[in-house]
Amino acid sequence: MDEQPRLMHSHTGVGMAGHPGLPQHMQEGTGGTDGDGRKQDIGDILQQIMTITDQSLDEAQARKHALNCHRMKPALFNVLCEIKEKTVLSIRGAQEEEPPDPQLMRLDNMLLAEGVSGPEKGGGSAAAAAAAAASGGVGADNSAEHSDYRAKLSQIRQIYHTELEKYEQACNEFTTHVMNLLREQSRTRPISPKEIERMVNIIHRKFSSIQMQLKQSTCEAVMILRSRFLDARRKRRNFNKQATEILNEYFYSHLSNPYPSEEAKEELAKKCAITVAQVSNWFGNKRIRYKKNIGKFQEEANMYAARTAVNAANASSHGSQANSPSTPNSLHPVTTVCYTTMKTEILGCFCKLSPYFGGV
DNA sequence: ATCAATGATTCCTA
DNA sequence: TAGGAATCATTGAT
Repeated sequence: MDEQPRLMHSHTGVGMAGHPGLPQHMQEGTGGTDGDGRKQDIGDILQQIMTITDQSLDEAQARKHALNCHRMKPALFNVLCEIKEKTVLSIRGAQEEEPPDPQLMRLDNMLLAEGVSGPEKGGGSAAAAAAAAASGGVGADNSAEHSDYRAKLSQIRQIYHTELEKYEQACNEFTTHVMNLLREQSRTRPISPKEIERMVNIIHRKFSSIQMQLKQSTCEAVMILRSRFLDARRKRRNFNKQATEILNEYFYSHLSNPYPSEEAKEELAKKCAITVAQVSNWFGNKRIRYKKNIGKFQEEANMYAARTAVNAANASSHGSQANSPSTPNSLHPVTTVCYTTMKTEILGCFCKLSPYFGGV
């Protein structure tokens, strides 16, 4: 079994200076009687090879054995390998150095980024954290979903690695099998180690496409998991009472112009422990819903106006009496509410009209 | 089970 | 690109 490679290797590196395609030892002394004898030998062998298929199975078997034992066999074998190498294989050679598949690289990168391939790092906690941040930033509320995400990702990771192991095992088994087969074949056919190596590469490429499918489906599974996790945004939580109050307070105290600036939004977001986007959503919803049904919100408006008035009164009684024209603090609370609401509305009118007055 | 409230999303416009 | 409008999807009270 291992005899053949040794036979073939025993002649590698033999000079080709004389006759292209013939190893040096077959070209030495071609002018002498010894050379003629070798030529005769080669002719005999070739003749025997050419006619081997015309013979019965037993005869052919015997002839093959005889040929294998022939003293010129290794040299002839080398020549055939070299010729084959020069013709068929050199044509294929050009196509072999393929650049790494960009699609495969993308898949690899993604699997690495999601924590599926590569070292275990808490089941892609970075991706989960990013998704959690995108889903509203209320970290504690998401911990259950977070761990669920991690558990599912770890499941995917496990399946991926199991499949990958199976794939590698199958690839190795098949490669070994083919290599053995080719080595066996190389006793009777001109198959060089280079060609075996090439065949191994072809097998690896074929298996690599299977591997790519595995990676593809793993990526899809991760994407689905991720999108489901991100869709948890839809499973909204109502803002807590305090946050709603802060937002309402701002809204009703700026009723004339309920459009917080970017800084104000950031401030509100910080106070309410929500994101700026959520603040924007809230104001968007509030404005449109208030506008659609002012009557319904009147009570709420009054309540917050009263609260603002009380706050203002408290503030002014604490030393800033000069802040005129604040709400007169001697008025009855109900009157105060009306006063504050009116003031807000009037100021709102001024704000709307301000472009016509050159800014008020 | 039903329904109003409400946060999020999508599409459109200025 | 921010905001308006319509709509979706979920929550929570009944």
